[in-house]
Amino acid sequence: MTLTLHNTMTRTKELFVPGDPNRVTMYVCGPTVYSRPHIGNARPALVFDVLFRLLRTLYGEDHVIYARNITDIDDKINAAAKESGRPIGDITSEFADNYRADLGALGVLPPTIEPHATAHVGEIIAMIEALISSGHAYEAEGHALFSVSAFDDYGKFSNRNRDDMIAGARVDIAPYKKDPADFVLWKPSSDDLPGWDSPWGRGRPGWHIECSAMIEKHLGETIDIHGGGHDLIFPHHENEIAQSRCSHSGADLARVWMHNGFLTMDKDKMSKSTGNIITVHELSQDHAGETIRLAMLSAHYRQPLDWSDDLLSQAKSTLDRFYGTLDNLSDVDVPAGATPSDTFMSSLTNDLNTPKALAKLSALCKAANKVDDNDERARLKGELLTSGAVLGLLQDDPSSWLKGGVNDDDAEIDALIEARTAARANKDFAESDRIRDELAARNITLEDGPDGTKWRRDS
RNA sequence: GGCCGAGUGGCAGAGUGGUGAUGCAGCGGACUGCAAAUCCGUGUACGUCGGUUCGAUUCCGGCCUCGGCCUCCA
Repeated sequence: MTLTLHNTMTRTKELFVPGDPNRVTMYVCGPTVYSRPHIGNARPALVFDVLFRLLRTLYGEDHVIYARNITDIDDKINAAAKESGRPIGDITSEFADNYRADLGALGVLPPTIEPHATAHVGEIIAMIEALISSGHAYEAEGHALFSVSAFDDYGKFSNRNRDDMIAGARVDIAPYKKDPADFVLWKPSSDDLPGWDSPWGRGRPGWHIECSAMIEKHLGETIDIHGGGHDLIFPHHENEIAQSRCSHSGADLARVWMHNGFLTMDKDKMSKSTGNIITVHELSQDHAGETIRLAMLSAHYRQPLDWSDDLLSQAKSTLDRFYGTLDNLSDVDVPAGATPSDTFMSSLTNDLNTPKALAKLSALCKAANKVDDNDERARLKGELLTSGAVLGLLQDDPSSWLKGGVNDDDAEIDALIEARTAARANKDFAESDRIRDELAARNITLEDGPDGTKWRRDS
């Protein structure tokens, strides 16, 4: 099956052809670790987790290398350390741990490698030195700066020209820059800030160079897929391309560039400065990780998505339906060698069309609910579970999902249902309905079927 | 001002030059002691004004509205 991906470089969907199908490489810009990730931060992690799972399905689990970095050098981290009086390393390790835990709760697989900027300062310095000696960068007042005029294609990726950039500049232009568009590779650190010795004095890397250096070290000169949020196209990825191509005789940095769209919160911009955010951790208190995950995948990754309580409750009822079907299939076993359905895969391999793929899961459920033949039911169960796995969904125990996990009152609920069953057997419907109302008041919904009464917990 | 993206039925959200995805909600029916779940049926949707076309929601152009980016900020 072929995979088609939208490439930001060409602004079109293209057939994906990796450089080496035995070593498919993907790099995604990860977090700067100074605060808990909010739900907007989770979108790229989730989107590229689905792509990671899809690539592993298509090329084999051992043939995909996915790197997602941790940025642990940054002025916001420095500011957070200063404000709290805590050592920088404490802060970065705490929030890196939070990031892994919060996203792990959403079913995000750990990447193959998770390079840290502070562990690659040597490689960063070496890359800057190479850029200076080849004439693509220069030193000025303790800084090392990339010279955009030395790279003809600068601006091509984000489709902007020099004049526009200068006209729109929101920031004062530093006097030591030869060209206003030049950007920092290395900057000096005062004594109270983290710093490393370098040919240009004690300092720290600029923002963009770490990705270029870590990609080169772990994945190579030209990687298959580079991803991140839409806001990173300029300047971050434009600058990464400039640094990397000038270090590698013009070789492309990535074959495919992918960018996810942004989230809004109840129709307003999601922004830390206005406080209009919600963290993954907060959401996880009230919603299952899988509900949050499905909510995120209910829109195509390049489209804007409005995050709301309504979106979450829709995701919850969709999952209840899926798990309800699986629960009804509990009497049949998944056949050996089960694979995702073709129509599901053709949706997902079409530039990660998760909404369409989810519609295919609905179709599988409908088919499974209708059919009587057990071989066919088993086959559909296999397709449903293996398809769900590519999205990172439906791997929970259906009964456990519907009952909201294991709770203290489970035995009591079972006892009440038993009493109701006895009442029904005696045609004492007043009593049986009383018990059902009592349970309903506790958000327990009953379903009487030929094999007895099932129950589920609605939130 | 420049660049990019978006406007689809009550809601969410795909897609397509010509038989109105999918889910939720609603309505009718089957099933049920009654429900629930499930199944069946049910909707004159594509911002606006023009153009191309036998035919446009889909292509082209203008306009309106909204969002993002425009260098050390992630």
